[in-house]
Amino acid sequence: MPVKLDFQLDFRSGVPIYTQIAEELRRKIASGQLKPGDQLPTVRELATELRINFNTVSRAYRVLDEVRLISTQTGRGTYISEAPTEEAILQLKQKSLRELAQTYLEDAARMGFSAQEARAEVDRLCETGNHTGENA
Amino acid sequence: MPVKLDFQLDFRSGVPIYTQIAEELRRKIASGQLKPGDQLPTVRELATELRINFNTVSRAYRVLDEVRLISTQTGRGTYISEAPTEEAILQLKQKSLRELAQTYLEDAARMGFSAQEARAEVDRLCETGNHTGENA
DNA sequence: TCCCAATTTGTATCATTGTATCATTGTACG
DNA sequence: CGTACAATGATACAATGATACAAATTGGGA
Repeated sequence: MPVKLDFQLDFRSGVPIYTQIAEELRRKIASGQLKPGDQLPTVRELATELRINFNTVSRAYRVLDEVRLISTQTGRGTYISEAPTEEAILQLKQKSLRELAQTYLEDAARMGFSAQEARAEVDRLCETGNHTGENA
Repeated sequence: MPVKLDFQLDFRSGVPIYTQIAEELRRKIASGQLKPGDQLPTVRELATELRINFNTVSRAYRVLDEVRLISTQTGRGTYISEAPTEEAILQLKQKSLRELAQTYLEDAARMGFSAQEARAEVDRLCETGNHTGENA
């Protein structure tokens, strides 16, 4: 069940509502009132409570999602992010580029591709610039 | 008994969960880790393991069922299709190789390497013939 | 062996949740 | 005034979840 968020908006301050919401959540996360894994109210719930449009809440959530403080997932809800995802990055960093490349060639080989084919595929991707992961 | 499928979901990637599951299965089929006749976990088993709703697994299975890669039958279970056409396999493999290469470049990028550096490393390995996997 | 009820398995339908797109409002600036 | 822009709202939509259902299997008991 989502955590309870009670805070007030100041409609006259000139500070955008979505900013006020984002800042308030930031404070609660920083202070530990909100912990990793906690589920935030749905955009509609919080919007109703604050008597605003749920798109405004959605925008506030998006701001925090972009800096990885929370994680929003369509159909699932919004959650405080788990402790820094540095772990995965650390694991990656512990591997050398050589090992990474080796693993790639091995995986390709398991699928029946020759090293040359695997190499050609990397070439192709490098040239089309399709490696930047803009699908994420 | 159903085969064991162990893989991770990325809830933050923006890629729908059902797509992630379908793609992962595609890879395993392409690489031969899953063979014709193999029984996949039931929608509920896999859903429990991945901590998602079984309808999401069902949707992933449906995607693959529609292209005849697997066969789902109410009351019986889900199985890898017998003898998919060579053409289908070829397409699968091409797609999988591209994804594999893309993942490699992305991982390398996260480690701070440019696409060109990653490409060069593959070239080096190809030339020294060090890709045969003696490092395990 | 046969029957039937319980169980297991996937499916259909709808509710829930966040997102994308565009319209509306308000305000600053010329 | 009128334009331009940001903030907010309305609406339609995609992904996921909850629930009830249908089809196949299973296992006793007659």
